[in-house]
Amino acid sequence: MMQSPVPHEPPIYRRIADRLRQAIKAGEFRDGDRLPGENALMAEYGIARATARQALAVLINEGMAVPRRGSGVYVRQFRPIRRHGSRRLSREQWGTGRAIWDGDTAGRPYAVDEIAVTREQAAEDAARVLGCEEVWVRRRRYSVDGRPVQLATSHFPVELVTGSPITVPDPGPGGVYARLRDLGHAPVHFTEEVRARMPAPDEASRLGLSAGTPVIVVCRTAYAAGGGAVELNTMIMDAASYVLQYDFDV
Amino acid sequence: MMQSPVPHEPPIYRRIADRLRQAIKAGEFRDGDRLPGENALMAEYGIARATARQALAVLINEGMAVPRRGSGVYVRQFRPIRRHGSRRLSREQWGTGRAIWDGDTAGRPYAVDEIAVTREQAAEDAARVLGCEEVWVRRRRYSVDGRPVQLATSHFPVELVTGSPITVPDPGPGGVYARLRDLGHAPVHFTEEVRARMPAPDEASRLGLSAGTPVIVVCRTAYAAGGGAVELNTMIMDAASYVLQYDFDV
DNA sequence: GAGTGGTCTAGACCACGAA
DNA sequence: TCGTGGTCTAGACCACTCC
Repeated sequence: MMQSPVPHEPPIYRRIADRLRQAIKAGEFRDGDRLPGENALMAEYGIARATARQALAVLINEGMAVPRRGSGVYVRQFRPIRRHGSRRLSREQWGTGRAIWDGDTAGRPYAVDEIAVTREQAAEDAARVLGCEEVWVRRRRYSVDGRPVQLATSHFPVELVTGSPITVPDPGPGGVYARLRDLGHAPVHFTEEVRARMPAPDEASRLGLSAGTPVIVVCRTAYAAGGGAVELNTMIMDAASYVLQYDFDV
Repeated sequence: MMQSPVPHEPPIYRRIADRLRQAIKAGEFRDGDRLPGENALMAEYGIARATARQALAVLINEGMAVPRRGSGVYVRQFRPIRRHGSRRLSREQWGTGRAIWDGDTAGRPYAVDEIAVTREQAAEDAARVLGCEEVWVRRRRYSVDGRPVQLATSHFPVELVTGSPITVPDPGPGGVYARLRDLGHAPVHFTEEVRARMPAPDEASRLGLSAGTPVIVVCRTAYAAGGGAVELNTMIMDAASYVLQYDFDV
């Protein structure tokens, strides 16, 4: 029946959300703490269920809170991984049998699963960048501390890599870049495009993302000495789990 | 009264959202097209108002659709700006009287407003990076095609820049980097940290962001030849309006 | 003025988690 | 078992946009 009493003020659910957000920032609720639930808000403010839900939905969609069914709504916790752009792709890393990924996690244990290697018709953008009709595609998922954090999809021109270890699940020490070097197509230049957006439903489920979590999309192209593109790698990362770092001189 | 008929299927609102999403991807709705509204969904699926709203809220929170009050829900349009990381900060740009920003917009007109220059106590992180207690802070907002796309906040150590044009709204040709060079503290190295998250309410309103739009946060530190940090610049960008590009060699 | 999305109420049943 | 969040109905009034 009643609307917000004064027309030009924010609606009730906004004011409640603002209060909770402020309380979180002020430290009244710490990372992982349980927030007042729907019932608590209904009682405290004398509002309907849907309105209390709406207030909590604001924080959830902002990524500040995470709902846990049957338990409550909790303040979100962050533990970003630092991923070095320019530094991590230096030749020392993949030249000496280390996988690139090692450099990202700063010692934290990681896991790779959902590995799939297939030969496919190249999508339009991949065909344009790599300059070929058909590609080998390597898909996999990375997890840190038992939590999935990244989906990666690499494309390679068939003419370059067919018959090499790049076309099998485990490419051996040093990863695919070491194999490209073995084939005489060592990458010497990289371009990375960085975007951010909300995840598609399948991405959200594969990464275990709750509402209010964007993904960072990094699209990396690796070029060999001749100037040709030898790999196109699209990475979809849980934005709450990553900090990307790029260093460069003038 | 009725719930979703089969327990393990997705709820009604999800299925409707999925259908709409698929229709958008299939091209049945193009950028800027109007989607079926709440009333249309209620009639088509025989559902309550709140359920139709919930279905549309999914797409809105995914950033695929934008609600327009009194009008309808529309498919979102993207027009990203390409921002070059390593290339754009080359000395030619800011050494010759051009503002850095020119390189970003690829010829599209841009505007700067909400400029404020103040002297402040440094926040903890700024103090640590810049190694000083007090800082000059330059805040401003950038717009392209009449739409705000970026909020920027630069910090400078007081000892370095007090009395220079950096402490007034218009620092002159070449921008603050040209003035730092004039002062003998030309930046020679940059570090950029890139994150993504959902915007805080004030950021959303200053950037005019609708729900479902994340922001990209770039935190750039500029270092002079001696190795000291001379600027700390935090940029908050509408993620739907930007593609960041970084180039680097092995 | 008709139609749109925005907010709100007052109920209901469900699946799930913890005790 | 009980409280939690998840889904849904059937109404209501409002501000806004478009015609």
